[in-house]
Amino acid sequence: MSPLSVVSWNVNSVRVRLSQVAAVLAETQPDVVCLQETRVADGSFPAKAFAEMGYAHQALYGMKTHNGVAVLARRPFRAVERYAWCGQRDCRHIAVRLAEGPWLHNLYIPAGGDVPDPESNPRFAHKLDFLDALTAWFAGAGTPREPAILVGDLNVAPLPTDVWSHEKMLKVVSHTPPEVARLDSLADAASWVDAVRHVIPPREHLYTWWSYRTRDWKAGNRGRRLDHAWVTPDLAPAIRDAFTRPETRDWERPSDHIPVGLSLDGG
DNA sequence: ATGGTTGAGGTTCAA
Repeated sequence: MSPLSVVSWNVNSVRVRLSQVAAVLAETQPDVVCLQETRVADGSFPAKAFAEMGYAHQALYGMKTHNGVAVLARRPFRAVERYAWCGQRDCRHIAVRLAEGPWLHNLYIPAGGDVPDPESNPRFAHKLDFLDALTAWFAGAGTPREPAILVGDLNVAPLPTDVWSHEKMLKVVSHTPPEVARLDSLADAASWVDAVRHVIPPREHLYTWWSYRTRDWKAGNRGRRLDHAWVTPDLAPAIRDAFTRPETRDWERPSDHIPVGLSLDGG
């Protein structure tokens, strides 16, 4: 496999954030970029702008208004697959197989609404169902597809150091025990390795999202690590670097998420 | 204390 670098970012509208994505790509120069919450139908995706930045190979799975994922690459794909879990074509999961490279899954897991109760909140129920469906697939048909990378906005902060206060967040959607248990099961289903925590030790607090509903996001630093980059065990020895780009949260009209990057050695 | 902000699209909803 040749060396590979990936940047993943929930941009919360690719059209609003286009110049910011361009700036991140110019700085980080990844081979592949995975976007979530593009919020645009494929016909309106700014394909030409990304092609001019060097990302001529594009796998889109978008819809009007909500959700939407995209994979943009400097080199061709051998295969592209779009998934519709829980019977919904809601544009949350696309996978590509890179030429001379691994499978790459780009995911936008449902946020789950505000109330962490599947009985009263259908959005939370859907989030749990989505995680269960994905886990079942990776435990079955998905397993032999190694090597593989999984990135995206998983909307779960699994570790105590992935949130600003473990105690205060236990009843807040994104850090509740049933969600964390399901994310752990998803990871176990293909023995996924948390590549970011492989590089940045779990004892260190690390966040990739800060709410818009705070005047000064840095003042309280009430962040959560919702965005992830995982690899199958065969790729773990190749992990060279993982990083985030918190400075983007300070830009004018920012996304509420920041980019997550991963680079792998060739071998 | 049940607020607060953002984006898309349409006069509200999801995040």
